[in-house]
Amino acid sequence: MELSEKIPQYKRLYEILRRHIIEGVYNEGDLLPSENELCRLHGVTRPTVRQALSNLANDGYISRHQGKGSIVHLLPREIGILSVAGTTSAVGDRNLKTKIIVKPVIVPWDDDFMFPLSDLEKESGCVNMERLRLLDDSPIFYDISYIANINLPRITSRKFENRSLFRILREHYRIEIKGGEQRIKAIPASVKTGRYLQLKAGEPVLHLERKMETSSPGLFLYSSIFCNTKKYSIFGRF
Amino acid sequence: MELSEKIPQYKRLYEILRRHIIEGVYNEGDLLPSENELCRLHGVTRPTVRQALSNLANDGYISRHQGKGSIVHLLPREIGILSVAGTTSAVGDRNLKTKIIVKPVIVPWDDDFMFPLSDLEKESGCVNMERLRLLDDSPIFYDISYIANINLPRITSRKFENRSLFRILREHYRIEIKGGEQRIKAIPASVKTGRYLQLKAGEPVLHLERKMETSSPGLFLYSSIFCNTKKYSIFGRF
DNA sequence: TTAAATAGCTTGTATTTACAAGTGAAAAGC
DNA sequence: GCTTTTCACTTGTAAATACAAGCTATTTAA
Repeated sequence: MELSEKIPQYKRLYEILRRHIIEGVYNEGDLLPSENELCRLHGVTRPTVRQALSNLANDGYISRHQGKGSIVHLLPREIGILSVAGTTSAVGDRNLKTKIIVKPVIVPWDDDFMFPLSDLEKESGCVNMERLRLLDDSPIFYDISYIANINLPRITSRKFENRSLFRILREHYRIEIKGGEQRIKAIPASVKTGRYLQLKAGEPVLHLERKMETSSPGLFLYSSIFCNTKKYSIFGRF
Repeated sequence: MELSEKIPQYKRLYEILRRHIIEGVYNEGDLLPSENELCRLHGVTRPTVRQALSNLANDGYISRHQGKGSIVHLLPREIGILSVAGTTSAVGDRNLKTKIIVKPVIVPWDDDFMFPLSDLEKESGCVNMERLRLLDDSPIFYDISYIANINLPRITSRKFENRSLFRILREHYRIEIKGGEQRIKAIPASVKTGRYLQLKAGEPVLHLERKMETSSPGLFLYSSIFCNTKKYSIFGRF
C-alpha cells in the first residue's frame, strides 16, 4: 500500500503556489516569480511550471500577461465555495434572437457603478447599450453593457443587430476579451427587468455582474445580465 | 495592415474542432480522434494538439480520459450564453462553520432525481447527507449531497464535522473529483430552504444542481446547493 | 468455460530546445 | 530636456522525444 502518494510535480507546485497565495505571501496585484525563476526555485522545467501556472490561472488565482508576468488575485476565494469561471462562448444562432432596447449611446458613468472605475475611464465617458435576447420568443437575457469610450470611433453608429458586441469589438477595433471577473446573485425582479423578462416583480432573477479585461490595456467591458431561469437553467461543465 | 491575422496553430485547431462539435459532426459521447491522429490530420505535434484539447476541455466541449480518449459533450451550448464552468476549490476555513442537518444515511433514490441514474447506482442505494454552511454565523449554503453506495464501507459512521465530503472521499477512499456538470437557477425559497437560510418563503435563492465525476469509474457525486446571496455574491474570475 | 496475462492502443507527465512577441527601463541620440 | 533606440526580461508558441499509466480486446493458460 503506497502511502507516499506520489503526485505529479506540476500539481505539487500548483498546491504550493496556491497555498502561498491563500496564506497571503503575496498581495493583490503582486507579481509571482517569473517562470524561469520558479524553475530554478523548484527544480523543474518550464513546461512543468507553465502547467501549474496555467491551472492557477484557470482557477482564477492569477492572471498571466505576456512580457510582464503573472499577477496574483486574492479576492475570489474569500466567499466563493464555487469559484465560478466562465467563458464567453457564443450561443448558436438558431432560435436565439437579439432585440436592441437601447442603441449604443454615450452617457456619463453612474456614480455608484457596480465596479470601481479608473480616472481615465471616468473622463472618457461611457458607451451604453441594452439588449434583450430571446430563445424561442421567450426573453431569457436582459443585458446591459458598458464600455469606456476610449479609442472606439463611430461606435455609436454601428449596426448591432444579431451581432455580438464581442464580434464588433474584435472585427472593427481588434479588441479581444482576455478574461475578467464576475459576481452571481439571485435577486427579485424589479418592475423594469420583470417587464423585459416577462416576470412579475419580485420573482427570482439570476443576476450577473461582469468586468471583462480586453486586449487593449486599461479598457474594460462591463455588463450586467439579468437571466430568466424559469424555463431554462444555465448549464455548464467543469 | 496585415489582414491575414496569423493565429496560433493550437487556436486554429481549437476553432476547427469546436466548430465540428457545434455543427454536429460528432454526437454526444463520441470519441474525438486520438491525439496522435489529430497530429497527422492537421500536421502539428502532440503538444500543440494537447493545448487545443486542453482548451476545449476547459470550455466544456470535451472531457478527456486517460487510456480512453476525448469524449464530446454537446448539451451545454444549446442554451448557455455563459457556459459557466466551476472548480470545487475549498473555501478558507476562517469564519466558515459547517452544521450537519442530516448525518449520512442510506436511503433509496428519489424517483424523480435531478439527474438520470445508472442501473448500478439505482441498485446500490443512496448515501444522503445535508449540511448547512455559515459565514460569520449567517447561513449561506444549504447543501444536499447524494452518492451511490458503491465501495464506500462505513461511510455512514464517519465523522463529518468541519470536514469536506471531498476530503473524506479522498483520504479514506482514494476518490477524487475529476469534473462534472451543473445547472444554475434563481428560484423562490421554499418554506424549508427558507427556514435553513433565514429567508422568507418566496425570496430569491440561487440553486445549483451538480453531477460530479469521480476517479472511481461509474461513481458520481451529486449535490443540490441552495445559496443565500442576499449579503454575499458568488465571486469568480475567468 | 473461465480467468489471467499480454499487447496495443489511449492520455498523462516531464525534459529539452528554440524562437516569437510583448513590456519596460536604461542608454543613446537629438 | 526630450525622444528614440536598444536591450534585457517577461510570457507565448512550437517541436521532438521519452516514458508512465490507464483502458480494452485479444490471446493464453488453467
